[in-house]
Amino acid sequence: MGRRSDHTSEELRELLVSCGHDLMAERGFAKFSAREASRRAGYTVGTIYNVFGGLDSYLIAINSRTFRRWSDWLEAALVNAPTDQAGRIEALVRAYFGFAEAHRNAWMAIYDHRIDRSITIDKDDVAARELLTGIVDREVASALNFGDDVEVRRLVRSLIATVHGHCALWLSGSFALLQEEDPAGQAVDRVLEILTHYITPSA
Amino acid sequence: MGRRSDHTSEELRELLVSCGHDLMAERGFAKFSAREASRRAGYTVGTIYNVFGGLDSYLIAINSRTFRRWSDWLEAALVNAPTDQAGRIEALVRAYFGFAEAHRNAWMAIYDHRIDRSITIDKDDVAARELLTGIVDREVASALNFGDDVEVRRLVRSLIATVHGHCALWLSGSFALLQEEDPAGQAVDRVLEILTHYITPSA
DNA sequence: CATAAAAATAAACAGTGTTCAATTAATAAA
DNA sequence: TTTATTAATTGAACACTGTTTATTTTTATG
Repeated sequence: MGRRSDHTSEELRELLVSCGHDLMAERGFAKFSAREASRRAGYTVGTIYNVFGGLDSYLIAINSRTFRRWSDWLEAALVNAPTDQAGRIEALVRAYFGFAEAHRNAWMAIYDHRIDRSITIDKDDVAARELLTGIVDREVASALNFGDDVEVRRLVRSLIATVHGHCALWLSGSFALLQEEDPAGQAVDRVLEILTHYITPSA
Repeated sequence: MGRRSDHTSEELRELLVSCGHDLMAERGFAKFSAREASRRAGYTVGTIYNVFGGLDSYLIAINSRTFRRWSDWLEAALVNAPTDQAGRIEALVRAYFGFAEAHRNAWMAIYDHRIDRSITIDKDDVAARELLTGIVDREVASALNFGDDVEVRRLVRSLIATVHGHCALWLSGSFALLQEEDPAGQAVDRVLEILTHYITPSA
């Protein structure tokens, strides 16, 4: 075959990412196969290399989809969150965990895929990742009665790392959190403990 | 060939773990190959399956070696640590990071290897992992003027998760900590902030 | 020495990522 | 409309994996 009219270039990209994402969700990163993903899309592996240029870019695109869904999930959870500051932060952290648990394989794949510093990441893919940190920036700045300044952003990244650590060790079934029943609760407690050191009275 | 007299069963095990660990350190988990590891040891893949029973057990053995070296590294760092509580905790956290940075690939392999809950982990391998948490248990209990009770142990695992999150995101070059210059310092700050909520005056 | 047991291998299998020449389909030109 | 051109898709090849199994080789035992 050659150029086919059943999919535009945009549709094909979407189709491949969709099939790849589904495969990642059901198999996990270690057992993911680009060959199998393309097979499911009705194409051969070569097409992935044509469309994405290489396996890394394909995986990045798949993970970007996960990032966007994650952000959507957080925003959806915040709609029904309590209005007090601590309650809202707790809702945010629990939603962070909730998404990861509901999409284990896809979520872990984000961190399983190690990207060589040499390769440059697409603008859209960077944006998908910044969407997530942006939400936390906004919420934490609001909880602290602070503007979105550089100090808050630095703290936020550290808080994300804090929550990430709990979530990652939990889902990977690591030694450290094996007997912990409520890792999300622990993460919430730690985050709130940290935040007490930065809270300023509301104006 | 058959049973060879150049290595006892114990020596062979050690040799394979040693070569595997070296290979892991230089290639990282994604590019690790059991075939190559056995080749370097002067044997064929089958031998790994004979000695360890399967790839998972081999990888666990390799990671256990990393755990033991990590514990040694921490103990060594604590020898020269300040004697004040905060200083000692800071030394511990920085040593945690220091080992991970100095042995990136081996350190990350610990978390890259996902172990199915169905397989049972050897007693020695569990011990290697508990060595590490034991050190932190001891240090935190001491810093809090607490005995090594169940509440401290729970908090310690959460603190480990906190530090782990910073370390993992940093070494994986993740979006969240890309522009952070001193992730270890951030982890130290968070841990100390958390600990202020648990400190009781010394007797 | 002969034999049984254990250890190591070689070979086979099914799969992988990656590259590239060949083929096919759509488009533009004649 | 027919032809030439260009772009998309494939298929085949390559060098690897992990895993299993029958076979060989070595050692120790009777």
